[in-house]
Amino acid sequence: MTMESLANAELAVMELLWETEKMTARQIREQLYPGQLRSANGTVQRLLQRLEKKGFIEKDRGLPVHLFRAMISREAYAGNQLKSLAQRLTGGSLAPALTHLIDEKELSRSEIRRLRDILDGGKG
Amino acid sequence: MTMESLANAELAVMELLWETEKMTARQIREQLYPGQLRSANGTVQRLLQRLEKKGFIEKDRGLPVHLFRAMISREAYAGNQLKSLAQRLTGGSLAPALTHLIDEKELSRSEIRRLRDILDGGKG
DNA sequence: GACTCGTGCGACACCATGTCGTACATTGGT
DNA sequence: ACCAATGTACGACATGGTGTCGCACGAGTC
Repeated sequence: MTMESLANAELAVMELLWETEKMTARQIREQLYPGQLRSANGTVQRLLQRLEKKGFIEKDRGLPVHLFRAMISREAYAGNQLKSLAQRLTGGSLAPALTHLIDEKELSRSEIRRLRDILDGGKG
Repeated sequence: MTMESLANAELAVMELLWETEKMTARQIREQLYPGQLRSANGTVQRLLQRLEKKGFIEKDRGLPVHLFRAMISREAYAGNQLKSLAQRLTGGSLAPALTHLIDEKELSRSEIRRLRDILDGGKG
């Protein structure tokens, strides 16, 4: 039920895969560790391996050089984390936290409007 | 700007302080580790010490037996975590995650209504 | 066959966390 | 004044996640 979380370096990899759909380990390495070839190679492979074990990415082994793609969208991950947070802190509801943010004026007017539009649209 | 996070055992302590305002280390120990006296004592002191260093609680040293109280409300912490999450994952806005949750019907009708009421109220 | 590139993974250092033990201070009872 | 009990402060440790690196192996190319 509970999804794993993404560590910083892992998130960096996911960011790339959320942008590019399918990437080789090499492309990822070039983005995250430009310059270094030697060491960064193992690092990226390790990260990809852990991400696959956590279920966040999938590896296409069809070709000798593997292709990676995200198994979960950024929005789905963010939504899941949001729910986890609410679960952990405020009985499963986002209401208390949201109320606080509004009372303390920590949400911009545009953000409030945006959220309201979403809620008005979602469901009748 | 960025607030520290609460580990599990630390959160358990905060839960108590969010319920009771002022507590001694002993009261906290009795709640979290009923039975054990010996070892749990040091554990609780350590947790309290770390929470104080992180700025989550305050210690009243007026009396020989110290009194602890939360420096931040549950709602404020939850709100902060919410914002951190949005910052980290979706450019600072909660909209993408919220949209996803609604599209996937992961929010109950009552929760949606509740959130909408909050947003309609908090308005300028 | 030697070189290059990629994969797979063992190994490591680092840090947060949860736990325990203990030294020391303070208090209350007699 | 002394002792037992209680509390504080903190060193120490095991554990687990994370980020990193190196190396062995396999497949392809010249």
